[in-house]
Amino acid sequence: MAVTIKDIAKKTGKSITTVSRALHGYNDVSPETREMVERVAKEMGYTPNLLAQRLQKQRTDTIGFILPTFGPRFSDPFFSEFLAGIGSSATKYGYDILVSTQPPGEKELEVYRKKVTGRQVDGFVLVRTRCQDPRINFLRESGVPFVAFGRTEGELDYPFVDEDGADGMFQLTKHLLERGHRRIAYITPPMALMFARDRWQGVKRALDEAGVSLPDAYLVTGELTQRSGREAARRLLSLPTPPTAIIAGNDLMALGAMSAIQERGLVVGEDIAVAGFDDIPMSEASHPPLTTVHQPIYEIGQMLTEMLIKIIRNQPLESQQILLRPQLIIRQSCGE
Amino acid sequence: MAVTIKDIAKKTGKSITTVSRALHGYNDVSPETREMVERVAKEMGYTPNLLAQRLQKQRTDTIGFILPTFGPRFSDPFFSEFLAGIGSSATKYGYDILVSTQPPGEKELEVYRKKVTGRQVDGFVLVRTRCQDPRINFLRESGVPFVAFGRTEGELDYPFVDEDGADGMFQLTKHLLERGHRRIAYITPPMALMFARDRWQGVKRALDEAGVSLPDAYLVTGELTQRSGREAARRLLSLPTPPTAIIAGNDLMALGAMSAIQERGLVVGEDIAVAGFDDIPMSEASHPPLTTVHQPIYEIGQMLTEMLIKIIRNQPLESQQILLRPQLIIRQSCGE
DNA sequence: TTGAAAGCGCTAACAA
DNA sequence: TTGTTAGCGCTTTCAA
Repeated sequence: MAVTIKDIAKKTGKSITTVSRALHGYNDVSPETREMVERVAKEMGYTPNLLAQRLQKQRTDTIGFILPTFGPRFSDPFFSEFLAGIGSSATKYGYDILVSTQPPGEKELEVYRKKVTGRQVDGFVLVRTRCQDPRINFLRESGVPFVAFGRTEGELDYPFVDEDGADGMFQLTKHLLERGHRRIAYITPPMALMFARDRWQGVKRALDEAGVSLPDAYLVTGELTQRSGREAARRLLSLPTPPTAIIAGNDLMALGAMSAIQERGLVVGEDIAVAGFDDIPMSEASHPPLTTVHQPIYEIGQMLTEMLIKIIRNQPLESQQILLRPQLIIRQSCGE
Repeated sequence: MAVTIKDIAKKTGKSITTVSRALHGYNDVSPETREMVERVAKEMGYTPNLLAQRLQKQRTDTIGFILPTFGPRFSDPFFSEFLAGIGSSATKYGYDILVSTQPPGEKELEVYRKKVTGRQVDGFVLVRTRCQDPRINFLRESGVPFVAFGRTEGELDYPFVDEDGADGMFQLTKHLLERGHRRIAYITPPMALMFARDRWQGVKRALDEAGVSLPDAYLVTGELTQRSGREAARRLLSLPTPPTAIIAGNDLMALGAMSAIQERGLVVGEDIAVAGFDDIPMSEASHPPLTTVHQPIYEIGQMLTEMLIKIIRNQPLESQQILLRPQLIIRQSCGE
């Protein structure tokens, strides 16, 4: 079936060793031999058996990426874009991506462990870091190369890329305050997620500095989906004193909040302001377009992958921790 | 570093073979030996080297999935859900997923070829089939197991799952006709995609049967994104005689169309009807909620993966071609 | 410049 | 019930 180096050796009358060397451009092969080997290899349609190569070389040229799926309707535009970013850099450097799906929980670490000890991957890209993230502790202790999108609580002695969510939310909240809002509500992602806590800090700081308080009822939790954003907003709108502005911890929830507002016959941007975080493509096309904080997902995927590959290859890293400055995107959902 | 079967052999004083057999539950190992081997393996934290196992067994237990990325801002909720579906079944049967990103074009087949001859995958899941799809011809000829989400033109002698887009669009269009619409426009995905042609057939047939014509200007092409849907709708709305209803070939474009309508100050569902196809979660949360055709992406991912695994394992397939009956989801975007 | 041989970690046919 | 041996396809050391 598949052509092996042995077949080429037989055909050319050379040894397996010589063929291998010729194919890899070693310079201790005569030009004629090399030319012949290369020609025959091409003729026979030879492609190296990567499994064998990797077993021998003791590396896999593969990056692991484990999708934290939260259920069947796992429809988050974030991930396809992020994956596209990883893919672009991985391809560039000749790496493959091994994807698994595994919800956070008991069996999660086991999946990571198996991929490593089973020699399936050289390292991991982590996403959705939690404040206390067992994955990071585990990988750090095992000495497996990894990079994370997002930070954790405690010591930050590992490579990551993150956007400064606190700063982003600070800017955003300030923007709302400047527009005169005082009754500002916040729909937060689950606080176990580090970026949730981070963004909340930003909201909080801006409010504190302005001397504006946020009543308990104005802080609600959503599950990052549009549906949960809508439900959260419904609760907020049903309050005796509803907010005049709603900030959501991500765009998907903000869009959900917008629909909750609209189903009440209110006008987003006039009767009530809405803002999000992420700047997913949808946010530009929503009605009204959503004021949000930009996050370059694709580029972050690329950066992380390049960092990881450098770590795997023991190449020096210019900076092993990158904190991106967020950019506020003002559209119409908080008024003209 | 990593514990091998050899280490266990040394420790237990048994041969490598015996260890291997004990670990795999062969019944020609004495209970005491087995017990001891298992205990030691556990103590030492043994995990089999999958690379070696696979090289030996001549299969990879890995499914290939190549994302047809169309650019950096590749943010399609379809793919994360589909991937979650593949992942769920793959995990269930002990398979891994190898993901690459590769835009359609020249180098595409080469990527598929390399994964196969490089012994990296046992088979592929294809998505976004084109009318003339070189991938299918290639895989069919090479005898590589594969399954496709979607069909192609010409002979359908390969395993696929698809939803009957023609029927779905027929139902949807009829729904609009029944509501009295006669000026119906259609935003189609690029016609090179098979599902685009399929859906268009459905629209066409419903219109023909009703004796309603669709002027050339009412048929515009979008790129499946929200942005392109918005642009397409803008063009439609600028026509001397704009349509009273706009059908989009997918939900993302329909949502884009809604925002184009709203930016003109028109009310979707009253002034103009909009409908889509896919029933992505967002469609339920849009304002107004979008009338569309449901497509069970997650389940389709699961079905395809299970089919593929059966093919790989030479197990019989109940049905190797599955055409799902679409379900019309009536919401408010076409009126109350 | 070339080839023989060992070995990556594992499985399995065969022999004992 | 156990061990010896060969081999999956490849790279690389060593010797010629």
